[in-house]
Order: sequence, then C-alpha cells, then structure tokens
Amino acid sequence: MTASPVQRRTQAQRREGTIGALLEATVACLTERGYAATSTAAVCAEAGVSQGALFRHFPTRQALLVATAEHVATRNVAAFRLTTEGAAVDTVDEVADVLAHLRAAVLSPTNQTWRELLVAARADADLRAALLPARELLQAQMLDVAADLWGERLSADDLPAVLSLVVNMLDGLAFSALDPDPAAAPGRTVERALRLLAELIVHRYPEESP
Amino acid sequence: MTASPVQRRTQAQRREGTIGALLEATVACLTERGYAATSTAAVCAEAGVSQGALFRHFPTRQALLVATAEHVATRNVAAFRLTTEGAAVDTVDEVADVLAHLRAAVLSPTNQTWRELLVAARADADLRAALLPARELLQAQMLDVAADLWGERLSADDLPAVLSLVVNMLDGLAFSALDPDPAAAPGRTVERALRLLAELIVHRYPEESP
DNA sequence: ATAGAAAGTGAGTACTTGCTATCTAACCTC
DNA sequence: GAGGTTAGATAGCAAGTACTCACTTTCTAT
Repeated sequence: MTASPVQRRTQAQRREGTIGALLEATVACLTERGYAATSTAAVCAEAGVSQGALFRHFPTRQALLVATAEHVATRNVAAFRLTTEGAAVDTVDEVADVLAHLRAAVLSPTNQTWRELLVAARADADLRAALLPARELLQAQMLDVAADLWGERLSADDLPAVLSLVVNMLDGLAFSALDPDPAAAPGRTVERALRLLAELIVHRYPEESP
Repeated sequence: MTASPVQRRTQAQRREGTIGALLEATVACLTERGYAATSTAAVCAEAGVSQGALFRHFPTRQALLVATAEHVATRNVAAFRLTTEGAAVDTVDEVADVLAHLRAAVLSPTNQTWRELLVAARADADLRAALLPARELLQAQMLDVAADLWGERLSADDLPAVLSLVVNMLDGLAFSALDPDPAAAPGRTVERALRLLAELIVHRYPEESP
C-alpha cells in the first residue's frame, strides 16, 4: 500500500503514453477549435499534462503539429482501405454506396485534422515543406486503394483522374459543410451529386456483359 | 501652391477611400498570410493607415473580416457570371473549356480569401453566423448562374447536384493545391478529371440530334 | 475666418502566445 | 539501497495580439 495502484511503468511507457495523449489532444483541438486556437496551452490542458512535458518531447509547436499530421495520415489511409475493402463496384448502386462510405470517412475528425493542417500549410512555407513527405505518402497509398477498387476496369489514365475527382469533391464538400447539421437541407443535393459521380464512374467502363 | 496636388477630398471620399484600402489590404493579407496571420497591425501596414483608422470604421477585427467577406462574395459571383456568360455548352470540348475557366476563377485571390474565411468560420461560431447571409446570397446567385448555363438542359433535380459537384470539386482542388506551381506534375491528372466531369455533364443530357 | 464634426495618428493597455529556466518526481543501472 | 538520467511541473519571459484614448489634421457649415 505504499505505492499508488497504477504505477511502475517503464520510462518508454511513460514517454509513449504522454506523447500519445498529446497527439490525441492535438487532434481533438484541431477538429473542434481549428488551427489557430490549437495553442500549446490548449493541447496540454486537453492532454492533462504540463507545457514542460510537451516541450520535452516536441522541440516546437510545429513539430507537434507535423507529428500529428503523420499520425492521422496513416490512420486516414487505413480508414479508406477499410471502407473500400471487398466492396462491389459493378453497378451504380454499389458505387454510390462506396461513395457514401467514403464521404463519411472524409468527414471524420482525423480527416478534418488533416485538412486543417493542409490549409494552415498554405500560408506557412515551413509547415508546407514539413508536411510534404506525409502528403506524398498518403497520395501514393490512396492511389493504391483506388487501384484495388477500380484498377481492373479503369485505364491508367483514368484512375488518378477519377480519384482526384472523388477526393477533391468530398474534400470540397467537407470544407463548405460548416453548418451544424451536416445532413441538413441540401443533403438531398449532395446525395444526388454523389449518384451522378457514381454514374460517371460506372459508365466510364460499361459492363462487358450488357 | 499652398495645397498639395491631390487633396480637397470630401469626407465621404476620404472615408470610402480608406475603407476600400482596408478591404483590399485584408484580401491581400488573407491570401498571402492566411487567416491567423491577418492581424489588424498587418492589415493597417498593408493599407498604409494607422490602427486607429481601422477601428474607427470597424468596431472589431471580426467586423472587418465579415465586411471583407461580403466584399469578395459579390466580386466572386460576378467573376463566375463573366466566365460563363454566353459560353457554349453543347459539346464535351465546350463544357471542358467552361470548366477550365471556372477553375481559374476559383483559384483567384478573392476566391481564396472567401475560402480562408469559410475555414476560419468552421471553428468560430460568431464568424459563422455573421457569414451566413453572404453565404446564402452567394449560393443563390451561383445557382442562377448555373441555371443560365445549363438550365434548359438539366432537370431541376440535376442542376443543383451538378453545381455542387463542380464547385466542390474545384474548391477541394484549390485547398489541396498548395504546391508552388499550380500547374505542376499532376496537372494532367486534373485536366483529365475535369474532362471526365465535362463528359458527365454532356452525357447527362445527350444532344437531341444524335 | 471660425466653431464644430469627422477622420486619422500613434503610444499605451491588458492579455495571450510560444518557449525556457529552474526545480521535483519517477525510473534505470549498479 | 546510491548515483545518474529521464520525465514532468511550475513560474516566468519576450514578443505579439486586439483594442483604446488623448491628440492632431482635415473637411464642413456658418
């Protein structure tokens, strides 16, 4: 009874624990407060650690944000892969279904985090450079996922184009979807737009057997 | 020779002059520095006026930003209208041409300003509420422009969906286009994507005369 | 010309920011 | 255990923030 119940962690465990808490806290702050309001103090408060702890593991605020970016990038591509894995994409309905799931994935907090960092990087050359590797990795892996989905039916030219179309449309949607209720009035419009996209994708490669 | 050459402006002219300079300066700061770095000091330096002048005309920083938003919103819809006015949209090539012009318009500084404010509004309830009227006005006017372009050939259901598709795709493109050279390596991909979009739009209403 | 109002100035306010220096608590090696 | 190293807490700093206020300059009405 001399030691408190949850203790005797190894140094590496302690370290990993607070680093993880800081990354998660950064994600939370970014999604619900935005980039500018994600101060080191706010992140520390959310993570339940002191500022000194933060600056022990990350030399600068930007380092924390870059680490967070890499953290969510891998999670995002994993979510995409999960969403599309084994999905049928032969009919318009099936493709529309995939698109609906992709839309939900794009609207997720981790993806919102990624977007927030991308926007911030536009006006910050250092951050932009630091984010470049993660960006290229994510792009390549997204292309892999797309190839798994549509690779056998879309040409090498069309595949990245369709990917760009889908991803950019969903991202644009996420940016302009700042209304409290994401499934608000124009929801029907968005659904219809996604259906048109699905038609485009399916009709791009009409089924061999009519 | 007692008075300097360019003087004797009326008070209204002076007022309008500095307000205009402040709005333009805000646009410049937002596009090249981003929302967070658009401080009142930065705007005043860019506009060449003192902070006191700013706070005479705008009670708060947010008021300045909202005024800027309304300022650019009207300019943006005018640019869109100009871009599409009288354009032919019968063939895939013609629609692709329109989309290319729309893309350029979406990448313009004033549109970038609008986007910057939209993103900031996501994490700021007050700003979001203040931006709502301008947002709805812009949306309605964009729908008008789209109706002028495609109204006779797309159904009332499809029109807003196609508009959403095009605008969101272009916006998403603008967000992720933070590379120095916007017409960089994946430029071909984007062009191909826009062409696919054009095909979708044209094939949505096959010409009556085959 | 002169009084009064509006426009513009710039130093100053209270506060927040990222970050550091100093120190204590927890862990590892012996 | 002791000695040394790492992790974390706390107070504080310089720089920057939005905004204010006493003041001068510029226009307007008489």
